[in-house]
Amino acid sequence: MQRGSGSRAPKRAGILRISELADVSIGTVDRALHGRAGISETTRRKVLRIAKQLDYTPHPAARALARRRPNLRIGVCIPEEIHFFYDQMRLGIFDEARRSQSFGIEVIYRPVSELGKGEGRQLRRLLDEDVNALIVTPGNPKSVTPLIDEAEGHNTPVVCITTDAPQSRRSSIVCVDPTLSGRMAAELMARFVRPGSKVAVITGMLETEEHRLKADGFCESFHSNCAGGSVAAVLEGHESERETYRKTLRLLAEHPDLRGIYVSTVNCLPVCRGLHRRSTTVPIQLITTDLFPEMLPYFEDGTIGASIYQDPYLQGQTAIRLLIDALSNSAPLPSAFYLNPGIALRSNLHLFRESR
Amino acid sequence: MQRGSGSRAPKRAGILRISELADVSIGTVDRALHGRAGISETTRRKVLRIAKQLDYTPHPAARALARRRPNLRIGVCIPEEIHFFYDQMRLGIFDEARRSQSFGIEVIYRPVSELGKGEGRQLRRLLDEDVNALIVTPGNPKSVTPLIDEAEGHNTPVVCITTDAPQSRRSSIVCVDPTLSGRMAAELMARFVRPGSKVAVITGMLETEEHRLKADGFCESFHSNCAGGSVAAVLEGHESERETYRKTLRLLAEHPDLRGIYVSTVNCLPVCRGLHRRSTTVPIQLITTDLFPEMLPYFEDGTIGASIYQDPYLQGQTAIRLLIDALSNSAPLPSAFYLNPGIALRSNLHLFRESR
DNA sequence: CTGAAAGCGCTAACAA
DNA sequence: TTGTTAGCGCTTTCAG
Repeated sequence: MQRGSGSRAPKRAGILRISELADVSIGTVDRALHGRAGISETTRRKVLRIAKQLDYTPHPAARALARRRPNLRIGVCIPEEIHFFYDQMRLGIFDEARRSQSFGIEVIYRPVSELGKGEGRQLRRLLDEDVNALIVTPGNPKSVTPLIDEAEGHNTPVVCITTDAPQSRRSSIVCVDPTLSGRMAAELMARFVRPGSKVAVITGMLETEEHRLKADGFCESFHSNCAGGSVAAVLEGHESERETYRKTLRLLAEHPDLRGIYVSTVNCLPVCRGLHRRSTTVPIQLITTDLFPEMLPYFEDGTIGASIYQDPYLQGQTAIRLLIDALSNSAPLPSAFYLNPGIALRSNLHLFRESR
Repeated sequence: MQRGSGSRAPKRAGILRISELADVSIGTVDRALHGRAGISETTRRKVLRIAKQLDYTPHPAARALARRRPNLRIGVCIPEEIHFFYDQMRLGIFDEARRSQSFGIEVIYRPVSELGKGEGRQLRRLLDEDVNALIVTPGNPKSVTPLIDEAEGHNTPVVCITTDAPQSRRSSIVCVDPTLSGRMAAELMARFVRPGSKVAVITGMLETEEHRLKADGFCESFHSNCAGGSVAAVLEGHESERETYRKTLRLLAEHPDLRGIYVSTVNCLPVCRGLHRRSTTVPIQLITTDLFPEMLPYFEDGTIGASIYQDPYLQGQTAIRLLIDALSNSAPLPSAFYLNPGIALRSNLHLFRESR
């Protein structure tokens, strides 16, 4: 690939070369290389040994051309709701897969309507359709764990995306570390408010591990970053707009000296509305999570100071890339890939996919 | 690629199909498709018309297999210094090229030792080596413009990376918008300091367009984001550590009420040292640019609050991807690709490549 | 100016 | 258990 001053790329050995050295036919080499039936253990071992000596790598273009069916079938099971998030993830997956289409990458898309809803059935279908790899957003980790383990048992790597099934044998996870999201929000918040400030967290439900980790990360980091600062409350909005709105108003009433709010879920609109109702005195710094079109006006008017962006597009793209690199270039699958979350501000808003 | 419930991908037309419909041989189709010599204008037009009707796309895997020489030779001319920045860029370029190696992508690397130094000679060599595309970091836009134009004249797309040659006919530019960098720094700064605060900018030389744009973006945005705020000074450090250190000390002495500094170049270490010498009273918020290992301790101790990260790795990766998509998938080359800069904070530092 | 044919490295069907 | 062979879609030579 790289060429210094006129040097040629070293020609790689192919199956022909192997067959010559092993003194067998290319058909036999193929059988050995792919663990197909109809070959003696002795010759198989000989062939594999020689292939290793030659550091043989199959030529993907040739494979793609010779095979009729796709080289690699990647099953994808992700939710459709919440649209603004999973639409981007799907796009990232499909965009990246399309680039490799001619190399025989196929994605089989079996979504669930929302997180965890009927994922068992969809995963079952994917397994029965004999995919070579799986990308999945576990909703109910306990119930999908056996399916994931079954796949891994058949040597079908599973990469979890955004959410995890930590008890399972999944090969990899692509996500934003929730604790980190919380910490980043806290670090920014600590710079946004004065020392000794009182702030609050609004989350979904602390029962959900992700939500708990974000809140914990925030609290711990806020205390150590903001001298004399305190977290006055950690409220659960249960993803309900009404409940969140009501609780926001109560929070503001009970803590007139509140200086900042971190919303760790996607449910920030009721909080924005609550803040607007307030007759302005000292500004309250608001840090949110993710990005969707309805948030834009609140960036424009300064209500939202920053948002921790989990980049679903990049998550999808990354998951596919890891799998392709692993399965066709035999790179190792990292057991976890933690993305660096983006920070959306008013000034860079226009560069996020969501605002186009 | 996507497969709904069992539907098959529609088999694309190949040159054989075209040759049948045009009633010529596949050799002739090939000549027409690639503008090769030895074909009458009449048949060429006929073939092209049919190819268009069939919405013909060449099969990249087949091309890669049939051609002996690489499908695509991408010439790369970027600096070696500043290492921490351009090493990452080179890595991004080579990593991405390696993934596409089997597509027949080859990169020919002809670096310059530092920005602008001997780039004319290196570009000349690349052009003479008959590359199909060029990635270049112009140092002296005026002097490279004729070379870029020459390349574009031969239908060899040129993508500028990080720096631009705006007067040239280059097809595309991949960079971080300098004005945006300045604005983001200003927006953060305005949240970090209190209303009415006095801040300063330390840059390289305002003669350089990039530096001027960053400073302008910062000043304009700071004024509109920080009520009553003012930019007390815009200092030129001329990339000299000593000069910058000296000027920092003077700045601090002359403006005891200074509350923030934005360093818009890579030369932040002398500023950090200057801040350290100061007997601490009110903290000064420091926002820097880019990231390299020597900065890490200053993040740890809170001297640097945030850094606007231009992601050289991603820039390199993006440039290669754009070219591959354009030349082998015949996607359009965007005339500009503005990356969203990252924001490095203490909490997310460990996720940047530079700190590994 | 055009057609025929030999590969590129690999898979898969068929023969032995 | 193994070898042989016909492609995959395209490029490239060599004859006409």
